[in-house]
Amino acid sequence: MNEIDTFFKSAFSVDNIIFGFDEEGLKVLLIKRGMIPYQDHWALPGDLVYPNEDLETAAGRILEELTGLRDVFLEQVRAFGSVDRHPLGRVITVAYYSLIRINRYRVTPASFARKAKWHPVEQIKDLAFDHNEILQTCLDRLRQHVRTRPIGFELLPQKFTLTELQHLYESVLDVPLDKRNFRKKIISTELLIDLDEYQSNVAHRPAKLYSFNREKYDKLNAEGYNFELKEGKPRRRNGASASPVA
Amino acid sequence: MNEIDTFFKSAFSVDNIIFGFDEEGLKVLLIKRGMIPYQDHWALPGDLVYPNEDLETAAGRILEELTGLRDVFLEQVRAFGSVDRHPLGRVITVAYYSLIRINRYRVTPASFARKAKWHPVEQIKDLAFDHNEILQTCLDRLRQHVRTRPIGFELLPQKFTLTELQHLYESVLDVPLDKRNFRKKIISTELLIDLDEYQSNVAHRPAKLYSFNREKYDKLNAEGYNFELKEGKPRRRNGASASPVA
DNA sequence: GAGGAAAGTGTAATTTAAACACTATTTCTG
DNA sequence: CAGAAATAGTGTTTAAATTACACTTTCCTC
Repeated sequence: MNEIDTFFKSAFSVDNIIFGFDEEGLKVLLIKRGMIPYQDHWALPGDLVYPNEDLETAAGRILEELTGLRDVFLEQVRAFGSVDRHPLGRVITVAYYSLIRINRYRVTPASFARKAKWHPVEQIKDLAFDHNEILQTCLDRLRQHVRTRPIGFELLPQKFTLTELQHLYESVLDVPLDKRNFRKKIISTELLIDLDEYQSNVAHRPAKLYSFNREKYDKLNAEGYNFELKEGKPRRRNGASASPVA
Repeated sequence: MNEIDTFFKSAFSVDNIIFGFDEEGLKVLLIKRGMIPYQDHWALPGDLVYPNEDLETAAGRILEELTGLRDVFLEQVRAFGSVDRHPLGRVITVAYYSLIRINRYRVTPASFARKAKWHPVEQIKDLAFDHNEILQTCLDRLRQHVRTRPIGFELLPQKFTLTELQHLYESVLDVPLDKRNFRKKIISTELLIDLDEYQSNVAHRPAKLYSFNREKYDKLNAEGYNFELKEGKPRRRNGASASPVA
């Protein structure tokens, strides 16, 4: 019998912060808990990690159980392990965030959830456990990532307009961006493919459609590339706190 | 009996990547393992987390056991939890990195280590477990942090010269920096206190000594401040891999 | 007092970011 | 079918930040 067998009982879980984006802005998929503790509270989808399951596999499983989606952007943020974070025992949880195209989402609430629903990020409060803290940490991380890597595309349909892309950045970063400067900057990365297609059935001049050039990005990336969006000073509003250091 | 009690046996540990810096460059404190598995291999200092211990507390404990130091810069990087990362059972480990002033280090190897020794970062290989991967991840994180927050000071003595500071950045980031531009940039942050003291007993013109103005930084930080070092393109050398996206 | 060693200092050229307003194209309505 | 409504799309000027670059100063040693 080794030191680990004899140590103590504990468990680990993963929680998955699933981000989506639509006309209304940035959203997070939450579940209404069907069991104690925190029955009937909104919570981040999560589960205990199976004995033979890697952490990332567990996070992917939760995502798939809930949305039916696979092969989605998924990244670890960090572990949360306060002694008293779970009322029933010592549970360390590892937080992941994922980015999905909200229109691909199918409602298939897993057994552990009574109900799953998209919530606008700025309206979320009073989550179960320490999930408010976890969400805030993941949101900060998403903001950091979105400025330094071209991951915003993960939240948009394959074909999108520059205005949609701009709204995405404005919504995630919570900053206003200048249309002309934004376009200049994005176009200058040469990471967009101009599809030479246009919107149809819109009551205004139709916008051009673009898609993200992943092959080119991967190539640049391998050579050591730095995608960065600089513009955007924090919006100063009510009591909303921005992350102190970018 | 609840779901956690009945789930399965597992354990969690923390590993602490302790960075130090001296004239020779960036170093990491490693221990020579005194027990199986990986007996006699160099490893990151770490330990199982006690039942009533927060993760960060555990990381601080390991640091103190090994160095005698408290109140040190310590930050979580992420969890590593591959199913087979530990040959004796399922152990998830949470990696922390800390920054210490190497000259404050006292050799007080904890019971779990036969021997502790500083290793220059670029010479480290063949560590126990998945510690090479953990180290690489933490090093990438340190490089990212050091560009965007004034944490470099944690590795230097209270009083330091601008040249020492420049060498620190060059060593951590593995880039050459221009002396005049570096000084301009650092001075322009107004985060250094000019002590109006000089080196003595050096065989050349003595350099001015500075210290870091933490009060001022904390104040700026509270207002939403962004410390950033831009200069420095990756050095292209042998096979050294830089993190692909900054 | 000459040589060695690192400290310290400024400017010009280039690049990047920021501010800013009008025209074009489509649908809808009357 | 003409005009209004709605959003797309487009360039220039100014300011700020970054880069490249070389010589003089000061202290110690021999």
